[in-house]
Amino acid sequence: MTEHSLTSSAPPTPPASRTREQLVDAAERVLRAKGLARATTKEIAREAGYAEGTLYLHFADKLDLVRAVHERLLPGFVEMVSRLPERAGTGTVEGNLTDLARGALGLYRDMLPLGASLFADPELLERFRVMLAERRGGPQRAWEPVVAYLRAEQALGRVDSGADPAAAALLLLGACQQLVFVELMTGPEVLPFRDPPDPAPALVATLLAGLAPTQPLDPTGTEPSS
Amino acid sequence: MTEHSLTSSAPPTPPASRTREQLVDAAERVLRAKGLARATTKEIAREAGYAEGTLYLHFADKLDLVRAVHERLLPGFVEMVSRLPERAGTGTVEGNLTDLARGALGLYRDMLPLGASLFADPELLERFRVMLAERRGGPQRAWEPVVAYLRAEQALGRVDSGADPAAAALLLLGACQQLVFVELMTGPEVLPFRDPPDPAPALVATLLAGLAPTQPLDPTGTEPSS
Amino acid sequence: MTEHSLTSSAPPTPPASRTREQLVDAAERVLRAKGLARATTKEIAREAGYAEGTLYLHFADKLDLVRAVHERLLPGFVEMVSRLPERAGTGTVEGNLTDLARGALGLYRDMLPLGASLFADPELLERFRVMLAERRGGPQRAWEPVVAYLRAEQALGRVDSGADPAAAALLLLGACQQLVFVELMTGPEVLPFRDPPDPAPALVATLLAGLAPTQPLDPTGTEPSS
Amino acid sequence: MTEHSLTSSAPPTPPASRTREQLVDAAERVLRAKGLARATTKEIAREAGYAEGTLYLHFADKLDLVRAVHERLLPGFVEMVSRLPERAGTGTVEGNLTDLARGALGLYRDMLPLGASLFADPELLERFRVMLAERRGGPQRAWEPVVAYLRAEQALGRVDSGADPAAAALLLLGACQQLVFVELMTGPEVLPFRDPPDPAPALVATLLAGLAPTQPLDPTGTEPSS
DNA sequence: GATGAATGAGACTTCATTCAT
DNA sequence: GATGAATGAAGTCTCATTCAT
Repeated sequence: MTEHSLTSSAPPTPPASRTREQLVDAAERVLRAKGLARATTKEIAREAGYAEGTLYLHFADKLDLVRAVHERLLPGFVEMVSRLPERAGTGTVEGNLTDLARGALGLYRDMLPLGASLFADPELLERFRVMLAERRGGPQRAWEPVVAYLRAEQALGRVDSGADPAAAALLLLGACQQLVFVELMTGPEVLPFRDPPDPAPALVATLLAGLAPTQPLDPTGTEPSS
Repeated sequence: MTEHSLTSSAPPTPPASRTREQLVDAAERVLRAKGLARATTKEIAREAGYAEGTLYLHFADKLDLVRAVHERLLPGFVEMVSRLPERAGTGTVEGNLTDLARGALGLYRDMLPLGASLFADPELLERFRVMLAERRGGPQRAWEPVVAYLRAEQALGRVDSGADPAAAALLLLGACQQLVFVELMTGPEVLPFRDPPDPAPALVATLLAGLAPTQPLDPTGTEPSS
Repeated sequence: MTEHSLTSSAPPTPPASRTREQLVDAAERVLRAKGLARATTKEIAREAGYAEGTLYLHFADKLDLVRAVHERLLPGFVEMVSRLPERAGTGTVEGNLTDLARGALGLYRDMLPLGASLFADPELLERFRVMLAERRGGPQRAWEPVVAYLRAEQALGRVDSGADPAAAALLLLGACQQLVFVELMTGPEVLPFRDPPDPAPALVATLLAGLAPTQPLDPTGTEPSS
Repeated sequence: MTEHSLTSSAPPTPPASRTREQLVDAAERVLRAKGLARATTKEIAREAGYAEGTLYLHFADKLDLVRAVHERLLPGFVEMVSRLPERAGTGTVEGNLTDLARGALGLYRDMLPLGASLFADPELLERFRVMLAERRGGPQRAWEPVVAYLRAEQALGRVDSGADPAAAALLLLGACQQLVFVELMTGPEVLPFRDPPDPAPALVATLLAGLAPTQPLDPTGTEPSS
């Protein structure tokens, strides 16, 4: 009973202790700074202010610690978009989605390096998958508030009732993720989407308007339906 | 006559030898199988059928070999979409973009694990960046043929002249990449977009129609559902 | 009481631990037995009774360990001659210098193989130089007690007041070092100075008498032969 | 008959070829530049302008090549002092010995790094010894001309007839060698004997005059002979 | 719980040497 | 004689993990 619960919702599996949290904190800092391949237990322990052996009192092994870092990242990831549905009917759809896109860009810039690192180690990725399955978490949860928001706007008539909210969410968040992915790979100076420096409005405008011509000027090569 | 030409297009920087190619082949296989973190020079050399030391006759170090693997991936990556522009005016826009999306999904399934691994090692990522800068390559090149295609369709009137081709390319390819990213992270059984199992049509339809209510016409060569 | 003091004089720079000392001991043994070129970290660790990795807890790298071996040699080197000055005025000058020469011969036989090895690796030699500069040590320190002794004898009138003590020290110690150098290179059986087997008296006698003809007196505390 | 003989006296054992000489040249350059520990066959071959394999057509192994370098050094080493005896009776003894000392200093500066390196590898040293035994060469040969010179001067009455020429030679050459040894180890800036920058005159003067007092002013502790 | 010295397997890398051309 | 790609043993060094204190 000494280590009761630091947060309102007690995490079920690992007995969250102060030391444990400090180690996860330190691990996250080192992972961000050095990358998965160059993060050593020695440096993580030093960064946390503990001896190397202490790490193994709280985690089964290094991968368990790395997994814990990613586990802790999940809530923050989803939370960012979780307040979106309640904005349905307020402001403009375009404004709300632009805010979403901007938030997503920031989120991906922050998380993608850590998340992508998982692919370097299949065993780590597998452990991560197991954890996701148990937690019913995972990056796909970020789509859900967006879908909910779009459904609400459809009910309000501000989004076309024939639109596919899931596809739309994937288009918008996917664009943000890819932009960050490429930006991180090449450096921002190589990218298009630099004037304007904020790509969010163009993405949202394009998603809202669609590509289909609004003027039936030249429907060549296509057969009119009726 | 002695130094005629082993391949049609002379490889620019490294004097591509048979051994070198075999080592890169082997490295790619091992990287796919074991992941960057668990791929060892010993196993790569064995997989290639050479002694470990041979590896260092052809590559400065392990990272140089890994970089060479990624270098060789780039052309295939861009080539996939490079024949898209010439399809402008043929078939339907929807069909062409759906083919693109399907191809992109396959491509990302194939490349994302390798590409994402780069984030595990900042030094490797930096070397990769340098190589991209020299080659003027990089994943952003995949957007270009899509943009070119959309511009051509705009000229033909099959895509709205007010649309932003760059944003559209990013939305569609980004959606494909994110879908694969999540799929690889969580396993396909957790995903939405499983019925229908092919997410491409929904993405394309949504991109074409847009989210804004009351679309005036549908000149995209598709039949309105109602 | 825990950290009392393992030795009378606290070692300055590295926190001399028991393990560290054992490793330096073992390294010195292996260096003497195998030579710098054939001394491996594996064998040194085994000789010390530790795992190979342990070596790197105490030394930055192999050269650092080798440097530590040489560092530890320095005090013994200088100490040998350091008690010479207090013998000024006692015994005979010739006897004192002969004792010095005999001691130097033994010292060089012991140290020259290790010391000369430094020249095989410029990087090691450079590190050794840095250490010498910090310690204000080095082989030239061996001259100082000899010079001090000769000065004292000059003051006592037992050595010519016009003589150059520094030159004399260099002549005598240099002769001893070169004799050992050649002896180690060729094996003792090739050398002159084998009858008598002790070269010290001849060197000292020659140094005292000088080469110039018609020595006026012989106040060296030795009895003229005739 | 093509490769007749580049020097008047054909070296008996190894069939001196142009390539062989070039390899030995290159090896010497690399040994001087990198040291024994860091001289590789690859670099030596490249320096000589040959392929690595060529080296093994001319030498049994790397040590054989290194030994050949040292073998070729020997004549030059002895030659330096070999013309000394014929100077007996010319100039002054002091001048002749000063010239000798200056020459020896230069010689040791040039050769000591290479010669001392031999101690790093006992096997190499042993091969060198075998070679010396066959050639009746070795550094001790440098004493011989000096001894011969001093004997000649003794006959001429310019050197005391009671002096020991062998001891004198060792004193003078040993001083020069040790000075260089220390200079190379510590860097010249740490040394005494820097003003005057030429230590030869002081060494020679001291050797000629001896340390024994010429004025029987204060023969304390010594018994006057007569 | 915390420590940190010790471990030892195994990683990357070097390099003297060989041999088919 | 010359080549240089290939070898593979051996080297140095790293680092996740353990355990006696």
